[in-house]
Amino acid sequence: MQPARRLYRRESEENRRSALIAATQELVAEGGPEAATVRAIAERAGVTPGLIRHYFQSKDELNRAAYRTLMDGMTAKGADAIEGVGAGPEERLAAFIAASLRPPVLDAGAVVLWAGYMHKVRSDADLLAVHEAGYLAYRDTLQRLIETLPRAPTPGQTRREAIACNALIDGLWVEGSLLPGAFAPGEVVTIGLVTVGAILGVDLMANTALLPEFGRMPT
Amino acid sequence: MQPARRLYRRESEENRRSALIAATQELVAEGGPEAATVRAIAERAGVTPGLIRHYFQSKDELNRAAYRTLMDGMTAKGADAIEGVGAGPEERLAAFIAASLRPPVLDAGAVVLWAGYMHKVRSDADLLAVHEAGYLAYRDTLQRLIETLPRAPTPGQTRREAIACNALIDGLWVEGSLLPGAFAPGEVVTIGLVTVGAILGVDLMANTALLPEFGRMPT
DNA sequence: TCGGTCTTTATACATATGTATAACAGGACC
DNA sequence: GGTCCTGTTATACATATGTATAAAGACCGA
Repeated sequence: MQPARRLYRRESEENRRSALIAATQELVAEGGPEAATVRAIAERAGVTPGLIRHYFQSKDELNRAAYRTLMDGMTAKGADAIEGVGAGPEERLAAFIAASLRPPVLDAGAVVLWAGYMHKVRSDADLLAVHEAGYLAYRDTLQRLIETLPRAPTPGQTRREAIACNALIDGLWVEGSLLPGAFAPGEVVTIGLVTVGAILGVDLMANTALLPEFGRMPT
Repeated sequence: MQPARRLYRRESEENRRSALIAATQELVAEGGPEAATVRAIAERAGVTPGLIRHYFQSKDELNRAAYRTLMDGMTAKGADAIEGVGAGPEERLAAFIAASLRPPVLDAGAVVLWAGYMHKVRSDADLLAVHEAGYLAYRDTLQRLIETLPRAPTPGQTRREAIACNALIDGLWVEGSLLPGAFAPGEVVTIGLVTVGAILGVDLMANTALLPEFGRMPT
């Protein structure tokens, strides 16, 4: 009697690719790049290792896809945050910032995943382009939100402000995710809003009652 | 005739340990954690692989030592920056910030090295403690510098400001290192100083003529 | 100059890793 | 129900990796 050959279902290419990408991301988030071996990825995705090379030319290509998906997802979440929010410029900016500084964006796994790909960003021109595009997309969204504020900026000012606000959010994102115990609940969001307000000379805390961290408005 | 056994010199324990740690850091900075194999580390340090386990109980222990050394070095560089600088509070703060935002601190290798250890920070309680200590040491230095400014802060204000300034500097450090082409020369330092100034309500650009980015004072 | 110590090298080993190739079988189509 | 395509598994392979152990030789003191 032979050892039974494993049963399986055929799946669409899209399903398989996204399952493999998700498995890769989970493993990198949990244990760093070295934990994402072809065998571990396959097991997590519920397939056998050979299938990886059916959908991706190499493990490196799978990693590139995983990084692209990560960056796309982060920018998409940012765009979602300003959908359906009231039209006030300060309100929209505050919603965008707050969304970047609380779960699911503020998440240790996401930070570790992002960090795990950092060296590949340096050595792989393809990934560097992805990184740069993602960074600039986020910064541009920020800059456009800043431009809608009722102010009269000097030339180049909004660019520098967008860079600064982006850096601030990045830094809070990393430390808030990695050391959640070092901050009070909602403190990271508060600091983000207050500080961006100080940088831009506006008050972003005026409508904080709309944000979950600060309770809800009485109806 | 036997293949000649390799000649060697005996070295002090301190020399060997630091050489192995430096080799580990270089390799992680260049190619990520997976590039730092025992064989590669040994070759870079000019020894044979077996010696690693003479000085470190395991590869993990070497990695821990490498991370500790990294964090210690970063905080030491910050402390150096405010040594021998004039006594003006704004001046000292500006020097501290500027030092964090230009080489050798602003360096892609340093960022990749730091990022390469991030997942170990999460999974290893020992490294988490090192990370937290390094983060808080830097932030405390910042907070103390902020407290020397001629202002009357409300309770908790300097803490929040220190967190914000730290996050800003971190973010600028990462993006400035990873995408040097995205910023004009000296722009990262300028944005750091202007923005921290806006956060704290002081002018840190008053003495910028002392900083190398902006040329030297006429004698 | 000669032992003795212990740093350093050399070798071995079990396992893990990415990749290549062939066999199998699910499911669509006639 | 039979046929064929190809998604999927199974197996093999060369190499890389961390670790363990023994042998060797560099340097110190006499």
